[in-house]
Amino acid sequence: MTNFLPTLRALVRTYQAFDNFSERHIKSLGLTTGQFDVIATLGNTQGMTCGEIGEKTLMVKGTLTGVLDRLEAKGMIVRVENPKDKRSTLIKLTDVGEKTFQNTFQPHLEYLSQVFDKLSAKELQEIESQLQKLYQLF
Amino acid sequence: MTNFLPTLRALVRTYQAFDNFSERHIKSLGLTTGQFDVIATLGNTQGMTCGEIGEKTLMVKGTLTGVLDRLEAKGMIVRVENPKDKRSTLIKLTDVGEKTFQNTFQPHLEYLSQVFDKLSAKELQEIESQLQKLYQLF
DNA sequence: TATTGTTATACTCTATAACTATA
DNA sequence: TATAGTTATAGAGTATAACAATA
Repeated sequence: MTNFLPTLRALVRTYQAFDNFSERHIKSLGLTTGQFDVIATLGNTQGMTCGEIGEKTLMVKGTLTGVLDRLEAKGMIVRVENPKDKRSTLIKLTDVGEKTFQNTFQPHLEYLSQVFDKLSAKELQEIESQLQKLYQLF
Repeated sequence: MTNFLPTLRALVRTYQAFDNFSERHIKSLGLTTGQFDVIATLGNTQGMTCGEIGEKTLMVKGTLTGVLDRLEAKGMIVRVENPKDKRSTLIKLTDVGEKTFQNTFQPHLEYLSQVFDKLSAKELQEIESQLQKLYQLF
């Protein structure tokens, strides 16, 4: 058993530092992580079914229903009947939701870029390729 | 703004893959992540105050009280008065808790090593150093 | 006055399973 | 029979603030 603990700790604490940094900003925008993920997923699309959103955001359907309820209560999404399959529902951003997307997604990327822009394209590429190597093991 | 999204996605999905893999095992051992973290933190120590545990596990004190309550209910920890400071409490593993530590910590490392052992020491070192680079930015 | 840990409150996510309405 | 989404339930972490005991 090689000593993988330092690598493991580096992964965990790097992710946590990122998550912390990212979440603080998202909350300041008035959204939870789950809500932001849904808004970001729906942005620039014509709408999606719950199943599709669940796949992208890795939320199970029970959780997603709750997140969608809260977004609907805020007037950011609507549920409309899916003409192709009456069992399913299409989720779309409302104008308010669209505005929220514009006001959060791009600013959030810019917020994150404060950090990532300290690295060169080459460095980013190296980090990515090392992470890929690790990812592929799981 | 350089395109850091691929690097970001690699970080997030690698961590999620790890977390998923790790948590599945911890749950199969009958613990939540928070409970396991506390047990792992207390293992091989003479006990710690809540404050110290909170620092190591990154839990806020309100959360920690709940986690400790559940571990106490399982008979895995005890709260004893701290002779050095009567405001604070020392948390210690009971025999049951010690046994749980033995039965989970090492096995969990071995479970994780299934994955990490596919990499050479040099590869692990490279991944770690790239993660460090990223970590330092936050 | 400041700190330690508990309590209380309210929210969100998770997991699971049962349920409905369609397919 | 199978699938899409909702509902119900129970559990756990999060954040915040108020509080008692002690420093």
